[in-house]
Amino acid sequence: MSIPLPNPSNAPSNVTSLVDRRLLHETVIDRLRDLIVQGELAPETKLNERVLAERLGTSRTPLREAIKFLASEGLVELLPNRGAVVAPLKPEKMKEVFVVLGALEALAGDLACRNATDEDIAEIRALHFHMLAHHARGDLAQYFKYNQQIHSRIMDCATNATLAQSYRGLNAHVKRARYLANLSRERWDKAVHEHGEILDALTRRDGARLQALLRDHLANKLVLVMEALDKNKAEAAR
Amino acid sequence: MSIPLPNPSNAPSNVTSLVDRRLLHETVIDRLRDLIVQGELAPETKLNERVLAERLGTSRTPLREAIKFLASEGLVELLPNRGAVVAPLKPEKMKEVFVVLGALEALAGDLACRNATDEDIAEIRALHFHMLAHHARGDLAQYFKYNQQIHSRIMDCATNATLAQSYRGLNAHVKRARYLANLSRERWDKAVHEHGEILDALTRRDGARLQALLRDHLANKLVLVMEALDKNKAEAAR
DNA sequence: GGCAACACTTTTGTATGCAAAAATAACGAA
DNA sequence: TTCGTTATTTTTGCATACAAAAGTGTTGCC
Repeated sequence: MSIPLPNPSNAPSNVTSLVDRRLLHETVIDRLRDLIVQGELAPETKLNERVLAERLGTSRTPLREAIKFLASEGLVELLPNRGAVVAPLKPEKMKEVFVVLGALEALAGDLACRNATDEDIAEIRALHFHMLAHHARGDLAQYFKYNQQIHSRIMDCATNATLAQSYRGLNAHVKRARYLANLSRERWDKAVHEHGEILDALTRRDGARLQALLRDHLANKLVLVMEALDKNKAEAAR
Repeated sequence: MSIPLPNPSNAPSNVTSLVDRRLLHETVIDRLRDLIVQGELAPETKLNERVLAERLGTSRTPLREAIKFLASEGLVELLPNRGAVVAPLKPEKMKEVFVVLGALEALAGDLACRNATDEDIAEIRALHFHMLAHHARGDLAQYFKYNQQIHSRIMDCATNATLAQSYRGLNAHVKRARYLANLSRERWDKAVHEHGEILDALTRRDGARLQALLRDHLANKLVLVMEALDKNKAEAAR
């Protein structure tokens, strides 16, 4: 079955999609968010509408809608009559985000201890071991991936979509700092050890303990990010 | 459903601005958010772009941008190819929001106990007595106003803008349910009593206690909202 | 050189136009 | 009637056009 592409004539030479059921501005939202979170659009980059629209293969209208959406998420900042920029990565802001994220993860942990099924926990344990494997191998990228998945799963086990959405929004900020964090082996080992304790607490369904662990885990991560930001700043000044 | 509007003609008749530094789509965001939070645009109302744009005295473009922004806040829902509706007030969603709000307010309370100045607390005490006055007089609207202000102030004392923003976003949902909550005198008295305890804990800077109180306070409010929603639903079914 | 005033370019903000999708109305058959 | 089918209208989604603002460069003056 062939679906007629909506862009027969005036498509600006893009390779949009084969079966495009999605709305353009929604794909633009996701694409733009990725560019920002992955760091391809660095903090404080000015978002030139004409250039970006061309790069994403659309017109300015859906792009602007996407920018407004992401502005509400806090990933971009709107400058009246001067467009928009990728939200800066200020240390002060990072601290704030981590504090809130800590409360949200702690809540998720507590809820997860009550609501998770044994199968849920088994799956998280499986992810944990995958993560250990990549840690042993020294594969940081894969480690991060499974690390994120574990935290996401705990969040899912809380079965609170509102909580999950708030978490994702704030977590997007933090993810942007990830690529510049240069994890020492020592710190890395420590983080992995903490994950072991987290898994234990979840298995025992010890909500209070899990809350405390997740908060500490995040606090340690904040330290890493702050160091990285400082180093980054120092290099920029140099 | 006709709402009085200063600009019934579609001509952009410049009543808009004395000194109009603000951007149109930003005013539209605020205006639309108000309409939704105040309940003038009821939950699940379809947002017809042409009609709404005319009503707000603009074209569809800034309106659509505003809708995207509010969609990210969760106040409107986007239906692909079918526009947008005011986010429904589902009991399930309400429960979720209250749980997250509880965690955020608890965090704010804890931080406020550490960061508030004595003057901050004195101001909150003043607001508290204003609130008592309106309670004594039975003026629900003014009571609500000061109630909100107190909670806002506590949030401000936490001095965490990220936390405050997350709070405001979720609180907007709750505010929508406010107008249908029919507070019995008994419940009302109870809420006021809780506020007294909240003020006490803050004054003593007892963070742990304040956290617990705020959580309970919200839990009680949830009960009210749920009853109101049920009653509302029952009436709708009738 | 510095720098203010002006013209010119670029970019943003908003309105409008147009095609695809959805909603609705009109019609006819079981 | 009550469906299902098809024509018509409405509405949405995207592109584009145009005006206002911001940005840039140039000139002339000190």
